[in-house]
Amino acid sequence: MTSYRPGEVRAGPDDWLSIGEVSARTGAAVSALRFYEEFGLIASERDDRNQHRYPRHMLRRVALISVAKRIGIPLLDLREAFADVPLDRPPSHQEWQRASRGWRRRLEERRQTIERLEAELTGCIGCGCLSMKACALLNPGDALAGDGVGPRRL
Amino acid sequence: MTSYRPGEVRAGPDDWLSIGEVSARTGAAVSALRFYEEFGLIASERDDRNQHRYPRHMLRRVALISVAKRIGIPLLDLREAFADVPLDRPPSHQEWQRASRGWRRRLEERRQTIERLEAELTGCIGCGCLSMKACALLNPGDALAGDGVGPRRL
DNA sequence: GTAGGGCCTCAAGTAATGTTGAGGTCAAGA
DNA sequence: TCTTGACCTCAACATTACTTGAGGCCCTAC
Repeated sequence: MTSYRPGEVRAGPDDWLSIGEVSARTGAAVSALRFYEEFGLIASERDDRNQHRYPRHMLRRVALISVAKRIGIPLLDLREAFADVPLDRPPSHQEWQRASRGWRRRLEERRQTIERLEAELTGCIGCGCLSMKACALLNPGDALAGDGVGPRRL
Repeated sequence: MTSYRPGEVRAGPDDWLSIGEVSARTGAAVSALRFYEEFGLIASERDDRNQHRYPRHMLRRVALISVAKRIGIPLLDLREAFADVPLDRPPSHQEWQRASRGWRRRLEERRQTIERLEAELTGCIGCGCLSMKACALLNPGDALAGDGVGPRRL
C-alpha cells in the first residue's frame, strides 16, 4: 500500500488528517471513528507508521454519520445509504446527489412520522379523540405504525 | 391492592384489558409491555389471579411510546415527557395538553435536525459546499450538532 | 535519556431495549 | 381428566453502538 505522510505535498499541508484531527473536527470520538471504519462506513490509508490518514472528504461522511445518528438512523441503514458514494476518492457532485435521493426518502419518512405525532398530540388530542374512538393513534394494526388507510390528519 | 376482574362492572364489559389485549391493540410485544411497566412508563393493576389489568387510557400511552420509539426517542426522555401525565387515572384533556407542549419541543427539535440534514444533502451539496469551506455540516463544534449560530440554511 | 503524547491492536465492558427460555399457575374446552 | 392457552416470575441472552483497558511503538521536548 502506498504510504502517505501527513506533510506529503499534494495540494496542501494537511490534505491528510490523523484520526485525532478528524475526531477534533467532527466531534466524533477516536474510538467511534475506528468503529465506523471497521464497520465500513469510512476508510483511510495508513502512513509509514501504520497510522490512519484520512482524506479530507471523509470529514463530510463523518459529519453526516453524526447527524444521522442523532435522529436515530441505524448504522446499517447508513451503510446502505452510502453504498454508491465512493470511499477511496472525493465523491463527485453527481455521486452525492444520487446518494442524497435515497437519503431524502428515509428522512422524509422520518419527518412525516414526527409530523404525524405532532399532529396527534395537538390536533387529535385537542379535538376530542381523547374519547379513544376512531383515533388514528389507537387504530390497531394501523396505529400510525403502518401505511394503512384510515383517519390520518383531522 | 384492590383486585379488578376483567368483567367487573364499571362502565363497560372490557374496561380493563389483559396484557395480551393491550399487545394486540397496540402492536407492542407482551415482553415489551412488561419492560415498559418495569421501567415506569406504564402501569397496571393486578386481578385476583395476579394478572395485569390495564385501564383503557393506557392504550394511548403505549401507542405514543411505540411511535416515539420509531423516531428514536429514548425511553428515558419519554419518561420525562410523560412526567406530568398521571398513570393511575385517565389523564384530563388539560394534562395531555400540558404534556404535549413538552413533546412538541422535542419533536420540533428533531424535525429540524432532519430538515437541516435534508437541506445539507441537497441545498448545501448542490450549492458548492462540496468545497468543504464554511459548510455548516463541517463547522466543528457547531456542526449541526449544537445550537450555535452560523450558516444554517442557505 | 526519559517522560509524555498520540497512535496502534485486541479483548472485554457498558447502556439501552428488549427477547427467549425454563418452570409454574389457573381455567376452560374436548 | 387431560390438554391447551394465556398468563406469571426470574434469569440469561441478543443487538447496536460504542468505550475502556492492557500492553506496546514511535517521535518530540525537557
